[in-house]
Amino acid sequence: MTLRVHNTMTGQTEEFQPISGSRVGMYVCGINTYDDSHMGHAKSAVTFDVIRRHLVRKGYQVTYVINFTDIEDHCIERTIKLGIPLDQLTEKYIGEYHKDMGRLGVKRADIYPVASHHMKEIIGAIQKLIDKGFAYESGGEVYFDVMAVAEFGKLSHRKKDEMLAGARIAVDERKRSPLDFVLWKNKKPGEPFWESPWSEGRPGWHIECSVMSMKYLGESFEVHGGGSELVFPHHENEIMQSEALSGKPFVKYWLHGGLMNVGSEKMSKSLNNFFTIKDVLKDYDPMVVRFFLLNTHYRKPIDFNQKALAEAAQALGRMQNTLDAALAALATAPEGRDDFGKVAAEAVEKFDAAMDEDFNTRDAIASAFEFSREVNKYLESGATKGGLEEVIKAYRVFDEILSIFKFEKVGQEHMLAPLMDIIIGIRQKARAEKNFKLADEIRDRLKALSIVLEDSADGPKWKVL
RNA sequence: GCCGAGGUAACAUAGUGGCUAUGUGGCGGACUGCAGAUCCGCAUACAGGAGUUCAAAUCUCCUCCUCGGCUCCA
Repeated sequence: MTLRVHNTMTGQTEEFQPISGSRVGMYVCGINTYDDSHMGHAKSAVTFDVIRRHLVRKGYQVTYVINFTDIEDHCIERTIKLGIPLDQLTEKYIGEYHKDMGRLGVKRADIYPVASHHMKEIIGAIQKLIDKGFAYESGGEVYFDVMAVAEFGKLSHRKKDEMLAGARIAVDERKRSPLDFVLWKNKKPGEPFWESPWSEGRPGWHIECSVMSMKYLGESFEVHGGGSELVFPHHENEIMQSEALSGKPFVKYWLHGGLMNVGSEKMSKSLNNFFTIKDVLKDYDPMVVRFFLLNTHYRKPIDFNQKALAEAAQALGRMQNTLDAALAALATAPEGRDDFGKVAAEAVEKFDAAMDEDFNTRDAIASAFEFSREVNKYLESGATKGGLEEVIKAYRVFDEILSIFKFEKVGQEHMLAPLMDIIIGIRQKARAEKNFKLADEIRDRLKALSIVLEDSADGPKWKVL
């Protein structure tokens, strides 16, 4: 099966083919390290986590890089306001990021470069751009000379003259052209700064990504990702800089995720309509949040609201119930095999095919739901050990990508198990004596403790919500 | 204004020339002491208009509407 990916550069869904061999370099724009991450950041992290997982499943050797931007207006503002060194702020929010994303089942990237730790390389790159005639100094600042490059707007499909005609570009007399963007900025009083040949100051926003991605992945690499709001100007400028530096094509596939909306408006810090990951995880299981994020194709926007999360909880619970039942049945099922393995293999095939079509997690999840229904029927019709093992194996494949299932009872449930055996024993006695009032009371009181008790054909089952 | 992504049943999402979708919710049935879980069934779809085609939700054109980008942003 061949993997197809939607490339922003061409606007097409294309067959995925690494530049050479089976190595894949993947760079994704991470966060600015001045505050807790919100659900929009979670969407991005989970999206590219899944993309990375699927590339690995396809057998590619992926080197995954996510950067942290710590030299930027908000970070500088925050470090001044709190009166702490930039490094300390950076470290704190990198830690928080890893904590939050870790809870959401996001696997660690291979490398997490930090902008302020690459100052030497950044300054070197700017100097090289000046030497090659792609940048110029003006009053202690350095600008990229957009008119010096032949290709403009490759990614965002814009033309220079159209951009110049656009009304929203601020004029700055230090720039030769309004389209030029800053590579090195003068410091302002009280701001952290670095020494450079041009002034005491700091780099512009775009150059760090060019420098760090090429440092760790080479001058040309396969995948560059981020939220769709980064297409212009950030990624567009990255391409111009990088290709001006190397003289080679920068990135083969540009992948952009849809944004998180709140009531059809973009979730963002500046609109102050954001929900932090920490806040959301107070009310919802991390796996539910992850499911919620993956239940829409990554390139589409998702509207964040309580109803959608509650629905996600219900829907994921349905599949988890099936998995729980299959795991429980495994202990008591008769030895032997049957041909349910075929159904499981087909489900996995369908799942993989969906993932191969531009990482269509929504479609992949649909096939997992269909499979769950088949498994429920199979469980009722008398499953064998061999068949159930195939079932569990299929869920493990789904989870390799989605990472939304629980295969083992958590510690708390282990502790409760002997106690629950006693309570259930008493209740079963009451039921046998048709003392339903007592039986129902036990069930209700357990429910008040978030322990759900359900009678089934195979006897009572319980779980902690 | 320019560039991009969209408008699918009550709601949320897939699909993208013939196969009628997945979940949530609703209704009916099976099972159950009841509840729940599960299974089976039912209803409600492709923004509007024109065109191409034996055949259009899917292709073409036009219109309307939504969102994003053009400024810090995942």
